[in-house]
Amino acid sequence: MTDQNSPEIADDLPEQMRFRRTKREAILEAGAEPYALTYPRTATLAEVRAKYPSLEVDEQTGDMVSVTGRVMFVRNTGKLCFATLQDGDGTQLQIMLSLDKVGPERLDDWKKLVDLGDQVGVTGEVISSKRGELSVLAAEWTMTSKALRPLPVAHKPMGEETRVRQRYVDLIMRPAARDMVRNRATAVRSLRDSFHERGYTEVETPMLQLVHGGAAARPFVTHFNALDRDVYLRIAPELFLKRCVVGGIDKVFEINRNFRNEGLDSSHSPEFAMLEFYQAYADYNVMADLLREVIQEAAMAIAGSHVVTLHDGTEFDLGGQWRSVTVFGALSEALGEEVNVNTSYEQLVQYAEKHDLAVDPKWIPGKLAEELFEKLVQHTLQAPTFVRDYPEDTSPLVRAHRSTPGLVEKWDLYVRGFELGTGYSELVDPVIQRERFELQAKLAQKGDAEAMPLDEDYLRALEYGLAPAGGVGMGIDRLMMALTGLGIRETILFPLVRPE
RNA sequence: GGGCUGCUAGCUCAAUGGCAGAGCUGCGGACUUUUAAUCCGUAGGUUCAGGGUUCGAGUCCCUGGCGGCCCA
Repeated sequence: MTDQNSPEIADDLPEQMRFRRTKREAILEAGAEPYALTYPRTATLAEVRAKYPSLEVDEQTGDMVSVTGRVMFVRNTGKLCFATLQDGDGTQLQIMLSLDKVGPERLDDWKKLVDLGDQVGVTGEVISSKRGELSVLAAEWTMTSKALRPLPVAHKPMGEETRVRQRYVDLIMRPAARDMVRNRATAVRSLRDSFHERGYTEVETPMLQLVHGGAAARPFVTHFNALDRDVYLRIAPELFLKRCVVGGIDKVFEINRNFRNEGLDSSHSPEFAMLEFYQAYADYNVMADLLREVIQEAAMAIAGSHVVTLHDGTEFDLGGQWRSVTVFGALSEALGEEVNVNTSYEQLVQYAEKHDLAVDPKWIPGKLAEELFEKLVQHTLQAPTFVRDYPEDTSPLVRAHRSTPGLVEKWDLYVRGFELGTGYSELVDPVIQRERFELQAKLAQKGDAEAMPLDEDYLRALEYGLAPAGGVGMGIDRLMMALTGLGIRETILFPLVRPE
């Protein structure tokens, strides 16, 4: 601590950061390394815990191990020091450093140089303390990575914003943050396994697209220098996956990122992971069953049950068959009046006014019906529910309903009041598809920024013949919300946030 | 987009318009069985930024930045 005024140590830093830099320099001046090349670890903290589940109080094993971890708590006494190390998986284990084992110099170094948050390696005997705590009694310790910033206080919850902006700190401090990362990995792996078991092929389709399509959303635009033209970040992979089915990849899926140039807040992320899958000779009924199965398998993978425990401790049942309602059936029930796809626009406007829904004059009748549904019914759909049979004019890529004119064979899956996924019987007739695109072009001309542009190459593909097919899209982030009860920002490791 | 609201020490938070504080963290010391160790001592501030009102602003007003909640 003698070189506190060393010119290398900026004096405008907060006091605690200056001290930590000073300690780093002290380690270097002593000829040691504050950032070790490596440490010859022989066991993780979890492995030590697993191997010695129940030592007696004050027991010695005679077994030497080398462990590593981040210092989370320190309890130093005069000649015997305790610290709690934490491993990457969150497992904690106590280490002890005694004067008679490490000697006066290294014990003194420990007390002078080690801060909360530092990473260390410790070699010593596995013992239990006089209070029965499983411990490694150090014969040697090594600084493996000196932390120059202090950790937040462990006993007060971090601010939400700091957690999002500095997720690495959140991961150190909060088991739930680590659980989310691993649960998400488990769920995604489960999805891949589910599809591979069913004979599906995973593909990767373009993220940079000359024509964007497959969803109603505003795209991000970027510039491709080699072509000297703007290209789009994809809003959905749908049209490319259907090209795959044209080519004979009869069961195809993709798990990848989509980008939508919309609002930025705690419930919307401009980039989000999406699962889409398509199956030849399937319809929307088959696809609904399949989506239910793969979600239930994901729940089983992370919770060991179709009943998942949400972060607030409540249980949520994803098991069994799921309820199915129709858009207009559920809307009629909520209104107390019979409405259907033939209900006039004027009548729908009256219902909207009656229920305090502000009508955007740009809305087409089908859109108005959907908005009414979202206002009146959506929040009531807590248990998993397939909402079926949407108006044709809002669904340009979906096949007409097999029995009811004006409707299409599309469902949305609602869970806990939000939309988790959507599935269709796909529109495969290239002539009707061209008409639908032309209708979208008219909407775009009227100023609908979300209208779909006409995709000639996609139509060309359809003209070679797309087998009858069902398709499904589901947001991975939303799946994690459904499985954990957390908000979307908690499900994304590094959500985009406004610059500090 | 509209309304409400927050931003103060490393972290979590206090402070009628009148000396900017606490706990933990940090630093110095004591302690060979601690578990958020304890005990003694001590340091740490551009109160988000800029402007205004006032004898005096963390506090009141205006503009901007970054959040949160509610509404559309």
